[in-house]
Amino acid sequence: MVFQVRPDSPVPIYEQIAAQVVFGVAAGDPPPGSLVPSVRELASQLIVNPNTVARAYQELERQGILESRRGLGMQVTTKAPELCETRRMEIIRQRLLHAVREAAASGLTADDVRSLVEEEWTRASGRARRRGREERT
Amino acid sequence: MVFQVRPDSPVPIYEQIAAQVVFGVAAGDPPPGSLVPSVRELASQLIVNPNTVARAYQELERQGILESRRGLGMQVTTKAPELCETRRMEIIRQRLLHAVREAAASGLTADDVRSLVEEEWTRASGRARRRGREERT
Amino acid sequence: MVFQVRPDSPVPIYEQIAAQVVFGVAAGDPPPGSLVPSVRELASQLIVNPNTVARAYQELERQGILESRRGLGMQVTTKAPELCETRRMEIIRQRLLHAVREAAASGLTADDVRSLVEEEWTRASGRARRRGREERT
Amino acid sequence: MVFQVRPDSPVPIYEQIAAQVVFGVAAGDPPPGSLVPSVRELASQLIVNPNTVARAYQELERQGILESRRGLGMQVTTKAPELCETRRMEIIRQRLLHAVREAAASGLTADDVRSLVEEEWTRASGRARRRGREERT
DNA sequence: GTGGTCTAGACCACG
DNA sequence: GTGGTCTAGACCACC
Repeated sequence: MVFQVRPDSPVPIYEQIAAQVVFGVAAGDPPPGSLVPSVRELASQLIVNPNTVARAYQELERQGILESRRGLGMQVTTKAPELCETRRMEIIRQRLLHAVREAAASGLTADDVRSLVEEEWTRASGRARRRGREERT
Repeated sequence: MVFQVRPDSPVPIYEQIAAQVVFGVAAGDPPPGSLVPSVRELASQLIVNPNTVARAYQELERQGILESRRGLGMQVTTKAPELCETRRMEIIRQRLLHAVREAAASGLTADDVRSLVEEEWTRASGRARRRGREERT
Repeated sequence: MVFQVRPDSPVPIYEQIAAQVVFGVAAGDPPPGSLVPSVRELASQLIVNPNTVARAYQELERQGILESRRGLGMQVTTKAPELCETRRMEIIRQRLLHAVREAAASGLTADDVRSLVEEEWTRASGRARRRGREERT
Repeated sequence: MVFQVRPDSPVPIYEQIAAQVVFGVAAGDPPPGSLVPSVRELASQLIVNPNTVARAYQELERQGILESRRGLGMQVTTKAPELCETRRMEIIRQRLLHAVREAAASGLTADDVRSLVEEEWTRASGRARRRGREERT
């Protein structure tokens, strides 16, 4: 599981972190019953305040995706995969909806938008794939 | 020129307003030399504080898209259309990039994303077209 | 008497106009008893709202430099030259004081300031002289 | 770093504050990487509204002189000193230009202006020097 | 604690 | 009527 936050995004960092946990769980990593990285570990990895990570986890706990195991850490629940698959689609759909809606309002044509999406997808997925490879190394 | 803000969006309202002015000018409405709606008028129309609109206009003035005419209002500059076409692409590209990047990170496939985009585009552009028609009525 | 306003100056336009009348009267043009340009004439010459000129004149009337002659216009008073010489020094001193004070606070040296003053003086007085010549033509 | 604003100046307070930060950075205090006084702190020190200080800082951020560090404060950028030396000269030159131009238009002679400048410089720099000494105490 | 955004409402300069 | 500046004070995201 690799995390990455964009401080310049309008999306709050704790939401970015929460979304990435959701994406990971939806993809089967980490699996139910396993522990997510500790607040301090993830915070130091992302160079982010521990409170920010804690808030992301707290949010996920509220959604039934994580549960706190005293003295152990935060554990992925058994129903998490199902919840996360749903959440993932909701999140992505929501983000794309906002972006596409704005593109539509901007006067661009459907083709403009399609080609922009293809272009950015190539960039973004290329990067994601490379990251994935490095990670497995 | 029809404006619409989403107070629940993570994007600041003043940026939403500024973006919509950019989109409008890029589409030729309002044309160079004309006045944008007054701060107070637009504020009351959007049910938003005048300062919020003023901040959007101030941002656009800084970018050379508007200029303040003492006692008259804010005027679209002659070079605004050119600037706005560029800005429009930057804004949309940026938004799509964020959304698509997140979609890529989420583990969705290219086809998932494409079909989501098509679906949301149909919804969004349909709405935009209807709004346009109503406006012309 | 030639007027010139700088809309980009932080000094309000009506004060700029009033100051220029003061400078003119202090230099003997227009002389006591003569009429200053009408509000409308000066306003159209400066491409400025008549109210703005009216306010400048009203300010000067309050200071005893102009007096309103019904149906004629605004007349330079007999004591105006004396008042204007004093006002002129006050105005210039005040402006220079502000500028020099800021220069002192900025950490520039006395020589930096002197050379800046000489440079700007050459530019400004050169332009003023040229304007004077053109005017006499 | 000592700040001082003149509420009666025609120059907006937020510009006065921004200019003083520029002067300070140009003089090496505060150095790159350090934090400027917090918005609230400076506001209470200057007996000014926090928004006014925030606007000054925002202006400087736009110019690349400061950058916001989430939850920490506003940090002087590495390229700030260079930018500030340039900005300092621009600001002072601009102010002196306005004042000198007006002096030239007023009919004063070069010597009048020079002696006024010397006089005001002595006053202003004397005061600045005294303030500096007190500050170091 | 930090800055960022927004609201509400004042006064000023200008048309 | 217009925008520009300033004040006062709210809530949010983050440290």
